[in-house]
Amino acid sequence: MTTMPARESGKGLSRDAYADAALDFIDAHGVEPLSLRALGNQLGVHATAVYRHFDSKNEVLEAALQRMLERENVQIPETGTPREQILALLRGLRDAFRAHPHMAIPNLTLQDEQATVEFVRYALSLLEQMGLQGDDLVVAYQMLETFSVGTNAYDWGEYPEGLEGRRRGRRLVGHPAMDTASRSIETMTEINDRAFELAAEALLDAVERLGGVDRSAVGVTGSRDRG
Amino acid sequence: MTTMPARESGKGLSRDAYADAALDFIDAHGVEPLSLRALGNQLGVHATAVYRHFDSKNEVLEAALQRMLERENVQIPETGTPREQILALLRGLRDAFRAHPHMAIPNLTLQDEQATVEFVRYALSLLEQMGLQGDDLVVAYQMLETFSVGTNAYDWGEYPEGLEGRRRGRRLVGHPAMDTASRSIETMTEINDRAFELAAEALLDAVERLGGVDRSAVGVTGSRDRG
DNA sequence: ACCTGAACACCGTTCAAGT
DNA sequence: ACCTGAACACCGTTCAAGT
Repeated sequence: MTTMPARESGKGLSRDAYADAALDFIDAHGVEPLSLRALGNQLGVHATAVYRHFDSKNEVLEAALQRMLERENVQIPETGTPREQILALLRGLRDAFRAHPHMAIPNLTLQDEQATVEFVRYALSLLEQMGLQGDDLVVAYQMLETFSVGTNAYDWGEYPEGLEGRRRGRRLVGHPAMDTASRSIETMTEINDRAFELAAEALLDAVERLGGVDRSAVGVTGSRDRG
Repeated sequence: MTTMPARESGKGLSRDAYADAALDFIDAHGVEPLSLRALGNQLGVHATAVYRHFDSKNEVLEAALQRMLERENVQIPETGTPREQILALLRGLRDAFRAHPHMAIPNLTLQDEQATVEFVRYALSLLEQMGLQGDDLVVAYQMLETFSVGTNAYDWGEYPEGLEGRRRGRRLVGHPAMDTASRSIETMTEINDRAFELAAEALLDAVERLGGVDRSAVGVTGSRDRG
């Protein structure tokens, strides 16, 4: 089950062994069924052994999310225009959750503060290259973060039961366009993907406008940190 | 505690009495601390009495969400342009969750299928008035629904602990604009509100473009259901 | 019709004890 | 250093019994 080579005895486990096992379990059965007893059982270890490595169940979940981002190679690409780089990141995150829909849990933060800080700094530098500064810079960042987290939580959360429930609801509306779009989970996902693309471009348009106004109006075309 | 007049004995309770009590409890203490034992205790009734009115705890939560929307008078206004009506609805929903942040639970659907169907139909008719049809209509609807649910879940979810956690994270970034924006929960909320407004307008711009293209290209300027 | 009381099968977490 | 085993204080839910 785990990607990391498990010790044959199941003893002497590392932090990552628990995180990987949690990720595998959640992929297979969902977040809710994951109990520390079930996790211990999967690793051939007592339920409370996990406390030697983590302070709480939530920490295990945070570590599992981190493992997912690592496994799916989610990162900001280093080539392309700032806009292209941001769009690629948003798509990368979306595809990571597409592969691990049960991990789309809102309000699950990462433990690694340093990595998070570096990520945010790089994202801010891209937005600065698009001409944003001051409160506008933070507003633009917040808008994109909320969009990414929100759309992943709603599109993938409790997948596929959540989406199937919405599908059945759509069929009750009795509108021809809704009927066509809600034929299957696959057509629902297609609509979600198109909505994601449309929204991402629209938000990036708004970011560009917000950055562009300042630059043409005040004549600041990148006098600050461009490199 | 409850808005509805509670019977003095605490017995012979209605469905709404449970829903109201759940909403009050969640407003006061959050979703997680709400147990059926705590709910029964608040109503002066045994923990399992709730099962005479609801099939599961989740149904109680759905009913509490419904009571919230009723109490906060969330509805689509009937005056203004379609765009204005949609924007007013998005703001109304946001303000309802602002008043009941602990209720911002993703993937919590409503029980009342008929009301939901009517709501979606009316929303669709507004989008049709903006020139949308076919898959584009559904994509536009989906984009706005995802935005609304996602932004409420992320902005208000586990408020204020969630936002406070993000605030501390922002302060670690060490960027002057972030420092200014993350001075307090209030400044964080201000940024969130501005991000919401910017995103809502950007998405509605995209919807307008998506509807407008068809109309000018095919020459359909509202030959269908405009009234 | 509505509520009680006991019980079932679980939880996360703590802590002394083992090796 | 890492895991076990028992225990604590909870859960949601079922079901027979009360009135």
